[in-house]
Amino acid sequence: MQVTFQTNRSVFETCIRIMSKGQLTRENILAQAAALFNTRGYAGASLSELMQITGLKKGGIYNHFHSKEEILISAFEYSVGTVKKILSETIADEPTATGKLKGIMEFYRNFALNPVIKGGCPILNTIVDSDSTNPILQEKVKIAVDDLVNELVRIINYGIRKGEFKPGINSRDVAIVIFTSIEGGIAIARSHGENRYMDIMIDHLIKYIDEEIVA
Amino acid sequence: MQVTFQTNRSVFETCIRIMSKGQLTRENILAQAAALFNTRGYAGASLSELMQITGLKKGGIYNHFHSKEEILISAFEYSVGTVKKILSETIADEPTATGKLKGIMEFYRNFALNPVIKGGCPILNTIVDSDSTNPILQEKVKIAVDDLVNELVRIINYGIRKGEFKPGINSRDVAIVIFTSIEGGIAIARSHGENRYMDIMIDHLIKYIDEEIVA
DNA sequence: TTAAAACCAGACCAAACGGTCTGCTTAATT
DNA sequence: AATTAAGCAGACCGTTTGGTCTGGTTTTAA
Repeated sequence: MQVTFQTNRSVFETCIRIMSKGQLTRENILAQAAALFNTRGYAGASLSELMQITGLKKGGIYNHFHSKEEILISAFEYSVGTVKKILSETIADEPTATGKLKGIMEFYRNFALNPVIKGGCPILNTIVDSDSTNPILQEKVKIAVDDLVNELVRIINYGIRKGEFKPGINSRDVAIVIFTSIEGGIAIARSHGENRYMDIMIDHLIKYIDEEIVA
Repeated sequence: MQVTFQTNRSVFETCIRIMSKGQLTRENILAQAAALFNTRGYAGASLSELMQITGLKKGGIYNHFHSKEEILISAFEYSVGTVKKILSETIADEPTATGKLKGIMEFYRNFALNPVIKGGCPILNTIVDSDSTNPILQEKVKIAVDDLVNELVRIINYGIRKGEFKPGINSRDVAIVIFTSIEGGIAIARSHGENRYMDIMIDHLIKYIDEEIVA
């Protein structure tokens, strides 16, 4: 069996046997659309370009989705799911809360210029892109932010429970500071195309964790 | 003389006597376009909508600009100029470096949900919007970031010289941390439509300044 | 006041947009 | 192997896009 389109190999190989042809092309559309919307934005991305990069024609795409907006929503969920999956895999083996936090720091250190989804951070991009234009997506991105913040909260609470972190800290506030700083770092680093800015931000966060969070 | 279109009153009143009619409408186009592009993005904003909000027809707009992209570039410079002007006015009366820094903090505290230009921070939005799509604008936004960072650097260096701040700090790194954190805060606060997130970030920065920067 | 220049409305254009639908082809089911 | 269902190509549609140009109107300068 020959596969002409390109996609994430590992995902592909694990799915090839349990997915039908239709499900496979659907996944391919999502993978390409995720990158497309993440680089061009919703309005800036056209179906004709999606047709090009997927190798499909209109009929092929609209057989799986009803509208461009439906592709957008699904692609965003695909993007967030992919990022979250890789992120949790990255820190899964870290036994300590400190290790997990620093694992996240190192994950995001290269994220700005080498993002999981081409075009940058899908959350940041979607915040800006959907702002005042797409309430549905705005709700989705809100949930995505909360999910990642809550993940941080869980780690921090775990650290407090284990005695790694100071007992008095507000775990939610700390989580928000960390996540927000990372997103800002991604933005500025991408604006210059230099990872230097992200390094400064990540190093600052590590210092912050060591001095303010770790007991 | 009757003025049908709306714009910044103070700017308007200072300009009304020294500007010709053409220059006045040009300024009006820029003010409206700045808000429009800042909310919808370049691709998401159409000339027809710009025509509506300016009250002009195609001929009226294209008499002052040659293309949509030219409007975009000029509108971005208008936006950045306006923000920088108001920001510098805000901190002009602060005599100390600490006062200036904290003045900037308070300026940005309400900036996320009550931005100078409707739609959020034009720099952040343009970073995302122009990313991988508009090299010219990308260069402009780079300069805008550098300008604001350099402004912070000057203040910090001034603080060091005056003995307000610790002499050992890297003023550029500190400036980048501050600016980047603010931009991140704007993004996350806008994603939720709650200033709470910005408050957390600003309070964190103030604490950071007091503990790490102030001598 | 008059001539020149600037300003702007509005018709017009080709191209691209998102979306629909018919019918052929391929894959899945029995 | 046969039948059904799913997948997909490609023509087609109305609408909107950014952009041009002509001609009339209003400012501005002389």
